[in-house]
Amino acid sequence: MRHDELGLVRLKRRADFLRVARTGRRHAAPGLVLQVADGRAESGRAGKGVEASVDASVGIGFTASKKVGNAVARNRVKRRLRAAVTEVMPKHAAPGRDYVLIGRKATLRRPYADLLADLLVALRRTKSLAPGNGKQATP
RNA sequence: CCAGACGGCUGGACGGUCGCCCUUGCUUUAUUGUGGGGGAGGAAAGUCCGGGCUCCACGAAAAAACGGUGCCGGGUAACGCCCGGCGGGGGCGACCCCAGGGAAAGUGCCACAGAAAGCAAACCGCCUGUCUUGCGAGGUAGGUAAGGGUGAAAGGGUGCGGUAAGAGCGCACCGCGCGGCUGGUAACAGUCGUGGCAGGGUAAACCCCACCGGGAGCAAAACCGAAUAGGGAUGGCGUGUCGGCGCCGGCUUCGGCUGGAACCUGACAGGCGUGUUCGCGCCGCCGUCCGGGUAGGUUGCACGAGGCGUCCGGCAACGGACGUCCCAGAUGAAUGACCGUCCAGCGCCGCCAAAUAUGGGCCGCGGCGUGGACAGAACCCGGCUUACAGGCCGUCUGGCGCC
RNA sequence: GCACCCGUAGCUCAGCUGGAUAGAGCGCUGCCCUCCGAAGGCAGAGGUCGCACGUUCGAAUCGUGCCGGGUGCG
Repeated sequence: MRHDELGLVRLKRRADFLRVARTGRRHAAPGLVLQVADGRAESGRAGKGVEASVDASVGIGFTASKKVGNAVARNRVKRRLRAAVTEVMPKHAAPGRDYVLIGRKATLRRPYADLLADLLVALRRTKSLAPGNGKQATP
């Protein structure tokens, strides 16, 4: 995976999403829904042998159901969420956890600044803000 | 200028910050770093047809069944697609629409109404003969289908002749059937003769005829291949009884008898679970190897019925020759996120000219706001269908005005 | 990627094969019954038959194309 310096790893397996949905905490913001699960998924780890950075990495998954709209709308929702994640998560997300972001209908038209704020609020409400940078919220 | 018909093209532009996928040069232990190049559509959609490709089946079959197609000719790899024509219908017109084979092979159906709904017949009628008669009419034997009425549809239509009344009974025109001739590759059209009307509609009812179709689908298919469970082979360890081979001890008439321990081998037992019974199922532990094969990965996978240009043939669809180009390859699925400026468009406000006032409006100018349709490749092509803010171009038709 | 199914009253469904009246139950409204309510009885309202085009004298029904919802297989 390319995200090594950021510590971000994409979740790609259905089992990972199900694990986060079953065991995790969730918070619904106007622009998105965040689910957090403690611990990293087995299949998402960056290789079995590598040991040091495993626990510090952050798993990220995106979901947009058919309720959001057609394929164009779903893809656009996931792209906006991905852009928001690369901006926020490396600095503010607690490491060693899996996060799943669920797109909503409002994600499509919500202003980008509000979307970033939604993500920070969701992190705080799920007690997943990184301890060091918790205070300095929006950049 | 207005209204309309048809065909085609396009479907935001530029810049900044941060990113994604593929490919390639150099570099690196390393897809680590860095530079170059490329990166959605006309419908990528719906999945309605036709192919390529792969596997399965098979006799290069054929037939049945089932499904589909259905005027003629051409195009094409093929098609249910396209082009040209024919016939029918609509429109003043440009033009548009049509599942458009067969109803004299057979079966079914045609409600209600009506006498009768398909072999023809006759309810009210009309006419003739005859009988009765109270002179109004009625009965009866026939002729008839013009008129009435019902219906979506009543066994050609209109007119004239004709007749007791009528009737293709006769004639003219129209329609229809049959036969010939002419034109056309053909569908078909025209024309001549003839028949005297026979054959109602429905095949998007069954059906008949002609033609087409083997099945599945890139999650096809090929290769590599963990972990776990299970399968096979093999080695070691392991419970009881009995038999067998060999070993040891005792006795011996040397033929045997008897006792013992471990191991090999065969058979049976046994144990556990379930069940009322019959019965059924399972049989241990460790190691090595093998095959099938899952997750996962690689290939398939992008040079193709390919794009563009010129010329030639053809009314056209399209075909041919030459030149030139390489043009997406993702897989929780890349091709973007955010911001600024502009350009169309839309809305509001303001300005403006003639001899004046009031009101309204077009073009133009200025300001502010708003603001970019439908939609995302998933093996690949050819079509069809559906969605689509707007903008542009060409050809043509009708109307108005001017020269 | 395939293979199918269903859209009819507010809800659940019949009617479609085989064409001609659009129906049933629950619900709703009014009246009766009761001191009041429930139950019961009587009466009534309520329908683009998903949409469009076509075939037919006639379409909920037949044909074609769309729209929406759902199911199964790999």
